[in-house]
Amino acid sequence: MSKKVTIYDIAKRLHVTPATVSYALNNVSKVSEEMRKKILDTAREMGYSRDYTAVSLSTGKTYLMVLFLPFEDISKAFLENPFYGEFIGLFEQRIKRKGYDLLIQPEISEKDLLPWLRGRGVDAIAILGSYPKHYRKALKTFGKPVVLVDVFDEYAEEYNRVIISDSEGCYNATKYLIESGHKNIAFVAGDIHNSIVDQRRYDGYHKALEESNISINKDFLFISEVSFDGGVAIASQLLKKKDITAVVCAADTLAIGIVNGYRNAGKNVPDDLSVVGFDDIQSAKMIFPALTTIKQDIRAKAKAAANLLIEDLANHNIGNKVMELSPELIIRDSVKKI
Amino acid sequence: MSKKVTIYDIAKRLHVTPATVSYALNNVSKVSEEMRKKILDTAREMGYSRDYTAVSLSTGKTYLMVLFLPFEDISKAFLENPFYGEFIGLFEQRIKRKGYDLLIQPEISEKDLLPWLRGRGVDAIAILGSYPKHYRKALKTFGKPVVLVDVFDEYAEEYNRVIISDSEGCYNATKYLIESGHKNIAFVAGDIHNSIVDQRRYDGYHKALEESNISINKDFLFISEVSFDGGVAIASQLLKKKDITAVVCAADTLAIGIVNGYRNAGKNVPDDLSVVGFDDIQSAKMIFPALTTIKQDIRAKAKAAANLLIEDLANHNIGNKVMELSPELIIRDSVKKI
DNA sequence: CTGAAAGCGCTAACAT
DNA sequence: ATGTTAGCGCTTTCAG
Repeated sequence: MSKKVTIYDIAKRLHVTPATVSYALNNVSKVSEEMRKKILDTAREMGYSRDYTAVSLSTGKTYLMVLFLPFEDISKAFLENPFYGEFIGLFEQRIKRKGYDLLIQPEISEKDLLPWLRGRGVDAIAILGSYPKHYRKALKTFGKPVVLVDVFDEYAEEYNRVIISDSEGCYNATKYLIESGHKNIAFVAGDIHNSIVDQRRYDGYHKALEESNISINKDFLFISEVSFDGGVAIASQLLKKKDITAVVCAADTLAIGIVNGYRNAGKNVPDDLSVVGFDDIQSAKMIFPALTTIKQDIRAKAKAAANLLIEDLANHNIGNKVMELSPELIIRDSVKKI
Repeated sequence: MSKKVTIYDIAKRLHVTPATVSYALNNVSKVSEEMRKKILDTAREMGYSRDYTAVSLSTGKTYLMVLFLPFEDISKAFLENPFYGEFIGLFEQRIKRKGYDLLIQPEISEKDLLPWLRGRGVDAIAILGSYPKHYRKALKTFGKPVVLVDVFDEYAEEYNRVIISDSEGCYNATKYLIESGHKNIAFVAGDIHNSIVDQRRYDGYHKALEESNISINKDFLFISEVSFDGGVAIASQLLKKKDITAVVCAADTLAIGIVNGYRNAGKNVPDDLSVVGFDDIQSAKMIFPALTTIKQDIRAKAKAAANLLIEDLANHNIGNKVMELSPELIIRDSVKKI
């Protein structure tokens, strides 16, 4: 590791003081254009690179942001939600433009959170998917900008949030099914009562039926573990209710499980059942029939999250704005007109 | 942000000097057990958290590792290889145990790489998937431990590597096909000539055929863009060669495309064609028929990569060990005994 | 076993 | 427009 070159080295070479070099490097309007240029040139020439660590110690800014993923085991987060990867990439890209680097963290325990935050001195915090109760206090006392993505929590309003309009998504999906001639439409989701997301999705479904004067049949609501296997289990229940012709699922994995369950039973989607999913995971277009589903605009989501943080940082402020994004219905082959 | 508590505060309270506190905190055997305990207690009590920034400036260690992903746009990396997310999670988990945090970075340009490395002062570097030519010089002069994962490059030998035995994977797949009664077995991959990975996979296929005294038919080798669409395109070529009864694919996406291509043509897997993939992506078990494929042990991969780095760090050494991991054949429903 | 003091690289008053 | 100087929080010789 060749000896590190510091602003002192540059200063000495140019017979000026380190302060002047620092000013030049930071574009502080205190140094002549001529001097600045000379400094910048020799800096490059000498292979100087600014030491973030020293800057941080001096200014308190680390140019580090952290992204907390749900689960203590991050890899589970990626398996559960294939979007996380895409989100990370897009988010990183945005903050890098402003000079920030991205730290990835799993969920941290109560006793470790604040020490970690302070120890690392991150400038801003993004939280994806779940906002553990115990984070609240630590975040509050840490006092830096926060953005919560896809979280609905009683205290979420204290910070910036970006969410998608779940109800709008399911509303559109259900509407599409109705327009395709379906009346007996089931809804399957995780836990309507404990998951606010599932609740919001259910609301959209409910609203669409109501608007079309289709009575809500409580027997058409199915609760299941949100997974492929959960979906195949639901399929067998669905098969018993002959009058159901379509189903809207709160997740693609569920929908794909149902498609497989039907096939295993010698039935078929969309002839025996029309299904629409939610998420547009990668598999959605790979299965047969390709899944009609609701797609989130991850790009917009990542952009919104990054901007909220960057804005707060610029204004030395801890904001609590909300950005609600609209999802889009992707029509493929799993719905049949009847 | 409540005032930060430093070792000075602790020292003052206990009427000792900051140095003593530092020793106690670092388990340097220079302070009495009694004193150490008292210090640790009051540290906890006062809500002290060690400032990494200051430690770094003083010691040169940042406790930061960086993981470079292929592509300038990270999100593409995740789409192309669904394993990356899992790898990141597992890798992070491992290094965290040793106190390291993980920085995620896309591919960086030549002129920015070294400055970034130096500026951030990362302690170690992991590179996933692709090792751009221009990284070599920067890494060399930066002089910290490096591990290359899944890279085959002419200079790769300079650093630690973890790779999977591609040839073994395809050898097993081909062998399995042969044991199932197939003789006319095709191979489809990206670019046999430019991608070393594809080359290695081809070698395994080749070796299995050879061992069973099945002559290699050059017409049975298909080159395609590695994607779902590439797969469906290959399907139509495959359909023209009536004698082919099975195919081994260098990637699941390719395999899944072929399955769909066959279905679109009114044909069917595995009755008209047996197929085995490579990767075991999430969709592999969701499609119909569920895909028989070769699965990499991501957990082992991440663990190996992390350990190589941690070991080097402990020994103040820049290693160049190789870890070659064996993949596993996952038998599902896309191969038929004939 | 503990204290004093220098130093890591940079910034930011304050002075000139 | 440039120089001086005092930190930022911690580690680490070197003394005692």
